[in-house]
Amino acid sequence: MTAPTDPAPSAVKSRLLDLMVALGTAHWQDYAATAAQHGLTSVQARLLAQVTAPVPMRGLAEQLGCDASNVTGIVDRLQARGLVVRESDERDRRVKNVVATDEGLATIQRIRAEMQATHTALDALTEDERVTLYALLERLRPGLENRD
Amino acid sequence: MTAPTDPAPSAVKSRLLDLMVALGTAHWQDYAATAAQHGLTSVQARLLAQVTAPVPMRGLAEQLGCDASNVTGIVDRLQARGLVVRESDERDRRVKNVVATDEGLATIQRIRAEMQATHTALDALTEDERVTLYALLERLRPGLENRD
DNA sequence: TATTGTTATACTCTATAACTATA
DNA sequence: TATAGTTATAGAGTATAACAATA
Repeated sequence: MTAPTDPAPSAVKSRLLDLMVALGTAHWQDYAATAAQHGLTSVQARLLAQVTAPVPMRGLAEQLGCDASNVTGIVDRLQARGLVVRESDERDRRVKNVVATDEGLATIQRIRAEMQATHTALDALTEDERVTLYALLERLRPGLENRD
Repeated sequence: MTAPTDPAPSAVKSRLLDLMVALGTAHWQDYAATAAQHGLTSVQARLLAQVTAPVPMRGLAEQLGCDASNVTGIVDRLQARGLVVRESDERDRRVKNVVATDEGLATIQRIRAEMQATHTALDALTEDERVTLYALLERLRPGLENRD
């Protein structure tokens, strides 16, 4: 679509793929380690980051890419620690909306600020380079996020 | 270090961080989903990708960033499926080296080739853009991979 | 009937601690 | 004594299947 079909796949593309896997793993470990400093698993942190506004359990399952039955336990544990609350939906009484408490919101922000490895990595670039990187990554987004 | 300390953190850096979290998650899900098509968990796939040459159990634990006791089970399951084998080290009989079988090697290559979302995303860039992206990501690597 | 959330079950990953066999 | 690998254990994430309440 973007170029005449290449019989031999681009060497750059191949190496870029490896680099993305490596950096993706490192970045993910930074995320998990930072969340762990707050006693959270990476999935708990991800869910918490998605409930700055109320979200139904079902919606959380989609956003997390897991089965709805798992969300029950994850929310249970976050709720037991006072980081989120369940609210019954008034228009559809089957639905329960999850929303972060003030402490939950504060925790999300701290985790974001304390991802040391990621911050250090980004500090290695100039502001202009960050702008360039941002633009390139934004172009990757549609292909990467369209999941079946 | 790279610039006079910024009292207000760069807005670009902040948005870049969010974008990296989003893309990192999407990319990771692509990896996990592709591995799942071969009946492997993401950790099993990662381990498999690291044993193209023999690696001691202990070394695998470090590379995976988990406790050594976990590696036993992961290798057990891969070995039961004929994807890796354990080899006793001749110089130090305490050590067991893990190495992929031919089927294991083929599986790694297939997973790499079948990461559809990632390939689609990279196809959205021109070759020149890929070169630029590669150079920028390579600069992120040192900060991101230096973990304590 | 279909959907939302939950429960029950089984498997995998995870860390901690204790064990064995080597060094 | 120190190290490599294993085992035992407990907690968490995961999918599947079945269920109650509601639409």
